[in-house]
Amino acid sequence: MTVHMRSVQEPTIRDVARTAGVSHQTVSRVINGNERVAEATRRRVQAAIGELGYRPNRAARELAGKAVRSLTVLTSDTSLYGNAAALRGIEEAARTAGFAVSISVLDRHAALDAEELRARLVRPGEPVIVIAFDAAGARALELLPPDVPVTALVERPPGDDPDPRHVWLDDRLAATRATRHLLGLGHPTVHCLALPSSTAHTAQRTEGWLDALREAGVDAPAPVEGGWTPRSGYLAARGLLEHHPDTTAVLCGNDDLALGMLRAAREAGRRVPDELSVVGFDDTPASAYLAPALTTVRLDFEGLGRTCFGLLHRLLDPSAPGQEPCAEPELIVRESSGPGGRGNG
Amino acid sequence: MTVHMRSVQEPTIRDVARTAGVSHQTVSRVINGNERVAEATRRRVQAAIGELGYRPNRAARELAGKAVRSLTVLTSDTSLYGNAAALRGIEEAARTAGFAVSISVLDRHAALDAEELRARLVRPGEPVIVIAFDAAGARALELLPPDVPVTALVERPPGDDPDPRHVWLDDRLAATRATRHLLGLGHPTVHCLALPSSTAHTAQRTEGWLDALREAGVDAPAPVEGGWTPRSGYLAARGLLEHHPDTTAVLCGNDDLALGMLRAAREAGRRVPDELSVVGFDDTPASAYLAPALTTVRLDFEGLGRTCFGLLHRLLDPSAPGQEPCAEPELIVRESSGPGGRGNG
DNA sequence: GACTCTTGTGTGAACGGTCACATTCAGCGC
DNA sequence: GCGCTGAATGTGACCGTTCACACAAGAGTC
Repeated sequence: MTVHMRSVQEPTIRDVARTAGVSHQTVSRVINGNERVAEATRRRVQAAIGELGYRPNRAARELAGKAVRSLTVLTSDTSLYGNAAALRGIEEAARTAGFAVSISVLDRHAALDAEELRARLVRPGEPVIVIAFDAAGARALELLPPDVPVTALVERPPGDDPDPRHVWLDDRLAATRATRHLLGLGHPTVHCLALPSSTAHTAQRTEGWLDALREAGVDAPAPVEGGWTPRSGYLAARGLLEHHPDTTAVLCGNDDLALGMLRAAREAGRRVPDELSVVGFDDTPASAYLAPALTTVRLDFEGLGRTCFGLLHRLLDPSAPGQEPCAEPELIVRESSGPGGRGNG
Repeated sequence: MTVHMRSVQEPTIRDVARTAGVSHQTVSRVINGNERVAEATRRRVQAAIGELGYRPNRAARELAGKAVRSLTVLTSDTSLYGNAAALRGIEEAARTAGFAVSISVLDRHAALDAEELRARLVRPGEPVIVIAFDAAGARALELLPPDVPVTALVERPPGDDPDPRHVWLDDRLAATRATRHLLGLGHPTVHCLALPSSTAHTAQRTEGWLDALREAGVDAPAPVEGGWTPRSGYLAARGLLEHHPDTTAVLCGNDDLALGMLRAAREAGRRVPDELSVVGFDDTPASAYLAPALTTVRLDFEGLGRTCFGLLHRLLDPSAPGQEPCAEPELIVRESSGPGGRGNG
């Protein structure tokens, strides 16, 4: 019975070279793809690599100055659907391209400063993807030193001077469509249970809602601000129903807020969709099974994550392949929205 | 001709040494803590570090053989609540201890082989934490070479020969308690909508359910196997209700399955909890807001993640501090469970 | 045949830390 | 004075890779 002593000592490039009867540099050339190496030599080297089970040492490679294939994802809470789905998309695309993915979670409640970001969250020289759907992510993006290669998933496109390193979904248009859907069902107006904005500006989904109301010539009620969780949606929704008992339709910033809204409606004795229509955002895997099943906007977070990785990849290496575009937002009409308004009063 | 310019040339240990007027080795001693360095020297060095903004180079440190503070988490889908919460716990504890966290996502559908694991998912020498609640994780754990430092969050404790590198929540007891709760409400028996097991054995939650039925002297109906998502729960639940129209109580493997169960019940015209009691597992943030609010078992995945990191930390460095234990599973009774059984017929 | 050019391959010096060991210097007993 | 001790610091090799460059052999040109 032979024991694998190699577990202690991984084979090095020189071990491979010795086995193949070439110099270490020739092995390096084979590993790093197609420099000018004779076909026969290449095959011999590859055989030696296979035989020894050689894997290049990351640290040595990095130290020697080779652009190293790794990246760090900065995100707040990974248990939020959008963040988790985007992370999945990034991870998948990155691993396919041979990148290792590190993750640093931003505390949504603690104030982040540049020192902490530099010292603890981002490694020297490491490229970064920021999931900046919320304020914590947007702030991290702001604080990142200009020399760090970074791309980001953002909530809103920067207005006048679009940053080519940012990607986003057309939340605004999606919200407009969802609002039009509700207005089209006959609701005199649509209320809004909004996500916190990632910036000082109004959230994109809220903007899109306003667009639709303006377009229809309807006065916009004040949006009610929620958080990110069902709980925050529930609390905000109670306030909304109390102060505006005449509400017949609500556009919610995400499906979790919508869930809280549904519960608040039930407790207030408002039947959905007969007396109150509720529309969410994201199309989480749960949405179709809620009571009632949620009308919502399906967003391709996973595709956005892939796209964002592709952008970073091309930033680091302009010859990297392009990315397929991600899917358009799509309104999924289910049970939680229905006819309303004057005819129903 | 082209000059390879580092975007920003980071200061090295020798730059610091020059600034402080000492040797590079003395700087190294200061960085690595408690060797014998004169107080005055130490202060001078630290001032130089601060002044230059020096950060040790990870790659160089690793290459030189220093145990490096990083780990890789292997997990399947991060958008599942348990996985995401555990990941959060691991990340938090790890970052507090100065570890960088990488993540590799296992494809639940593709068969994993040892070669892929070695080549693409785990870096040489890198310690690993496996979130092995499902079969993909359990398989990865099995395939990991014995020399890799690894700890794991597992679904079931290994029976006779407990592996000290594994941590788990007492799912079995939790399931027993949840089942007792239902039996105590007067249900003649309790059905089970089970998660897929992570191993060839029966899932722990299913075992715990069986324990309670056995203890009560009740015949156990065949458990119905679901997947992990609301959709799979819904499909399985339809089958269950069709074949066992007399069902009055169902213990579901997680809250997402329970959500699917609730919908299937509604579609079948079975009122919850009046005609059918449903209990879930996990206490996701959504559970309290479902219609009806879900009776479920709260599990401390985040704490388990922290504990598991602590275990790995002590595996690498026996002097690392111990970890606080994680919270006990706790039954949260809400609206989806209620009196049932003979009296209700 | 001496000269380029091209192609394939080898050589040795980085990279930025840590390690093992060498050195210096003060305090001590005799 | 002498050696001995131990604390504080310095010296140089080494980790595994890539890079820049040198070199060897064959092909094409004059």
